[in-house]
This record gives sequence, structure tokens and C-alpha cells, in this order.
Amino acid sequence: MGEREQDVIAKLEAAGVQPSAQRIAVGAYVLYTDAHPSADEVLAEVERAGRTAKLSRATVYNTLNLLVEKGLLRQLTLAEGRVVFDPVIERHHHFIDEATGRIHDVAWDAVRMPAPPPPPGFEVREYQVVMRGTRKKTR
Amino acid sequence: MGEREQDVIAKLEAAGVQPSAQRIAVGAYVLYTDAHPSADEVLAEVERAGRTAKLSRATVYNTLNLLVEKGLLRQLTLAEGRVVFDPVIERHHHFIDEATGRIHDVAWDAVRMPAPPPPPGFEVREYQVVMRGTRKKTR
DNA sequence: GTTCGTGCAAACGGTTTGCAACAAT
DNA sequence: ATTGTTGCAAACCGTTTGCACGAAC
Repeated sequence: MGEREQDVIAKLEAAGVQPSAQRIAVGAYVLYTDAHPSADEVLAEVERAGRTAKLSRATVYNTLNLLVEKGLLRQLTLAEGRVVFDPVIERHHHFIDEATGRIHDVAWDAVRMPAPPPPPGFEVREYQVVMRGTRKKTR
Repeated sequence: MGEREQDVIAKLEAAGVQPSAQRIAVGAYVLYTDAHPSADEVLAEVERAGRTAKLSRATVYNTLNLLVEKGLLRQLTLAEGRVVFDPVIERHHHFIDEATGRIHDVAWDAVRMPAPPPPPGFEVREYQVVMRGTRKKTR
């Protein structure tokens, strides 16, 4: 067993997750990649690497969601695919109410921020701050 | 015909879009709402408002995409539903290559920014800058 | 032997596509 | 007549669910 796998097992156990063969295989990829893969890409990549027991789609989804729950992984909802429309054309920021999913516009001037630097070799066309949170408890 | 409809027609024509009955109906809702609706919510809302010719799902999608193309509407990909995973747990920002869809991590310290203010009555749990752009032309 | 994890297939929901019917000019 | 627009149904793709099999303690 490789060093990588040892490492994955340690992380899984530290998070209170039973290190099954499938979870190790998924973790050995997804916990070390910077490719920001989707669930299907994880499945494809693990199958390609091959040296593991059979792995079903459902197990990939189960495992990824479990790792997110346990704080080993973060879930990003930045990919195209489910889309929502905003008639406000001017640059502005967004706040997402995590309880309801409702999106609120936040005025551009509400945040004083220098233009952020893109990764080397890229140029920024547009940027915004995305906030997530909930309604404040009234006491 | 209401003032709202007149307005929509003007916007459509200014953008070089033929103002069909369906497009006017869609525009009369989506160009004036702050609810950030999905395509299906647009369909539901327009049907509820009712005072218009029949409207099919496909036409809603066509119309919304057309309005986005013409710059009358912005498309946000912030809603849950298509998801991608990142093993970097620490707070950081993201850059999305619009040509490829690839997502790059951007170090938190790369952007010097005060914590942004949420809409009144809300509190922020987490926030980040989301940049979109493309690879720089090499000349 | 009870609990937990997995695989399979079906269901589900949002989006896209192909095509025929239908305006509009 | 040509071009553009719409409706319908099917296809598609990512995700979730239900259930039965199998492994682990």
C-alpha cells in the first residue's frame, strides 16, 4: 500500500469514517487533486487509476457527501448547469441565504476592494464577492 | 397594454429582438424582478400572471438565453445543483476560466478586502471573491 | 446477528435538442 | 417564399433514492 493510501486512511479515521476500500480509492484522488472534479469525474478518474475494487456511482456520491459532512472536502456550486437570472446588469455582489437559497443583490460600493489578481497567465473579465449566511437570530 | 409592456417592447427592440407576445410576457416578469428566478420559476410566474398567449418550457429557455446574449439579463450560476469538490479547506478565492470551465484556487491573502456587509438582518458565514476570465493572449 | 457500506437500477429535475407547425415580413 | 418563433416530446445529464447483497465488528 502506498504512502498516499496510508495518509488517506489516517484522515478518514481522524474524521470518524470507516476506511473502506472504495472510500480510500476516492479519497486518494479527491483529497489531493486541484482539478475541482465533479462526482462523475471522480468516478472516471478512480476507475482509470484502476488498482481498486469495483466502485459504483452511488458510492461515489455517498462518499463525497460524507467527506463534505466530515469537513475533509468543500463543495463548490460554481459550475454551469443550474442557473438563475438577474436583471441587474451593473456590477454588484451577491448574498445567498443558506436556509432558503434566496439570492440578494449587494451594491458594488458596499465593498471597498482592490481588483483581485488572477492566476498567472489569466486575465479577469469580471469579479464579485459571493457571501453565504443566514437570517440573524432576533433575541 | 400596460406601461410595463411598453417598456419591455422598447428594451427588446433596442436590443434587436423581435417583441413576440411570449417574449414580452417573459420580459415583463424577469426584467423587473429581484427574486433571481430559475427558468422554471419564470415559466410558473408568467403562467400565473396569465394574461398572455400559451408559453412552452422551450420558449422560456430560448427567450432567457436570448436575453442573456443580448445583455438584458445576467445569468448566475450560484444555485445548488451542479457541484464540484475542493480538498482545500482553508478559506480562499476562486478563478473560473470561462473558456474551459476550469476552476483555480486563489490564495486568501492575494486579496486585501474588509469583510463585506450582508443585507440588513442577515449575517455572513463565509464569503469569497469569484473571478471569471480567460487565458491571457500571448502576443 | 446487527450494523454499516456497496452496487444496481429506477426515478427525478433541470436543461437541451429535433422537428413540425406557425407567424411575420 | 423566406425567415424567424413557438410548442411538443424525447433525449440528456447530474443527482437521489430504494432495496437487496455483502462485509465488518
